[in-house]
Amino acid sequence: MSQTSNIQPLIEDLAKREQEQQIACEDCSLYRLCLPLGLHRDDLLLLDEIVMRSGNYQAKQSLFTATEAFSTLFVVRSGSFKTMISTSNGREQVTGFYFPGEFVGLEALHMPSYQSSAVALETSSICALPYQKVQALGEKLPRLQSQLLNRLSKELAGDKNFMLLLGKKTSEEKLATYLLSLSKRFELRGFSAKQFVLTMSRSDIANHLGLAVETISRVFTKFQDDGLIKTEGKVVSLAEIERLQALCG
Amino acid sequence: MSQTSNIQPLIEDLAKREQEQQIACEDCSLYRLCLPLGLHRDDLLLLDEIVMRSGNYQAKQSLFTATEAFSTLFVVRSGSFKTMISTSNGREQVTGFYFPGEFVGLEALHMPSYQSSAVALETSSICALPYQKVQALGEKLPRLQSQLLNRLSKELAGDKNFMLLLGKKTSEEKLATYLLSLSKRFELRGFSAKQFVLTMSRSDIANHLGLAVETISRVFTKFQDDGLIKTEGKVVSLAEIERLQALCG
DNA sequence: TTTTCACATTGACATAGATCAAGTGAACAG
DNA sequence: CTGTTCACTTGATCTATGTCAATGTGAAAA
Repeated sequence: MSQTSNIQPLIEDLAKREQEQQIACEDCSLYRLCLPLGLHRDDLLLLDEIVMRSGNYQAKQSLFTATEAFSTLFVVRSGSFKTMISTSNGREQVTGFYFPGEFVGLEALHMPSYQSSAVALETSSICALPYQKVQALGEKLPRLQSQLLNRLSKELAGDKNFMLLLGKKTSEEKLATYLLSLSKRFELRGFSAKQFVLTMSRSDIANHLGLAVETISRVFTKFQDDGLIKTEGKVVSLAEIERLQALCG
Repeated sequence: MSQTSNIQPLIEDLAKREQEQQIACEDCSLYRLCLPLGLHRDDLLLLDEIVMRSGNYQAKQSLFTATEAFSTLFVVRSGSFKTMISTSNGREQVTGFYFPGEFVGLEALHMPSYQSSAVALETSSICALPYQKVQALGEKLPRLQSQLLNRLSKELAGDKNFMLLLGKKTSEEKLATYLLSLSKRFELRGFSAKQFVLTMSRSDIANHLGLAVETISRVFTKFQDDGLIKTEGKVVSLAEIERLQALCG
């Protein structure tokens, strides 16, 4: 009896969360950032039908792995993810970080398997789009395809830019560029451009930027000593965005 | 009179070349590699109508520049191109090389301007697809859109892999990976996988792989000393593909 | 043919960033 | 509360690759 009453609020909470997850695309706060933009109301309802709003992922939980058969596109709903690929001898490269409204797994849609793996960086949730259904719907809604094309193209452009960073920038330029890129993405999502939480570890950042953890740590301290940023563990404040921009190369 | 007879064969040659350039998609030798794959015969004719088979580009001639307004997708018909992006302070990164049947400029289709620039590496020709027309046609032919999506996704996957190269591989692993990647692409085009011409300069290769020209030069000599490859200027022969593969990391 | 010029190679030396090693502090299990 | 662990920082050293300088080479120009 007392046990039942203890559990009751938890059940209600769960139901409420469940309900929140069932929110329709047209009501989703990510509307502006996610796929639907450019779709008509009727189209949206169709899209809505194929979207599976999946449960939560805990930190370090895998969304998909490199060898797994590709079937589903994912959009981050809340939280964040990282993607990685590996050499045959086990070295890994963090290929990207993904925030709410961003697609994960786009590079796989022409292949039988995801080639990279994706892992949650914190408690996160996603929308899953079975790609077969997306394709079928795409036959009816050319706008949906166009939107997908735009998404892919945008990610491609980002990656080309990232090649410039990996190939030609110094450690300081790399970190400055990275922090400002995060800043812009948070701002776009309605968060502060000046202060945010790094949900990824220093070593994830280092790996992504093609540097050693120690180097990242040193550059963080240098930036702090120079008054460019302030860090308190995972929280970063950008004190002088303009000077940071000048540092990007 | 004698002048006329001298010019006559040239005119005929030109006409013939002109005609070759007008070859329809369905008869093009790149059919298998290019966009049309998966399109029906009727669809092909529609696609054919919007394709502009453009004249030749000489080595070093620009296909588009970073600031130029985006309007057209390009497919290499013959020859080869490189694409580059630059930092504000003028450093450049070669982001890719493009061979017959490959799309150039996909990363721009969501933007007002090409963000990168493309330059011919040798005498080359292209098919130009005005993107507005592609979009319009895409409304009627969902398969066309799907094909484009596949193209983009493929390039994206390639770029993610390239991040692994830039971020985590040694100079030797980089060059070995690069040579084998070229080899596969040439083989796919019906050329020898073992012997081919490097249409790009050593310094283009170095830049692309995030290395100095001198390093590339040294690794080439090392590979040659080790009996892995033979080079004669721009011509490379891969003598021991398996050992090269083992070197890729 | 000779000249030229961009490209390529080779050697000597410099350095950004990696690696190794040690220490700190916060989170977490027992 | 205490020990263990993991993420992060800091310092000392090492090294892969960059930079600088000189020389070689082959194709186009003269």
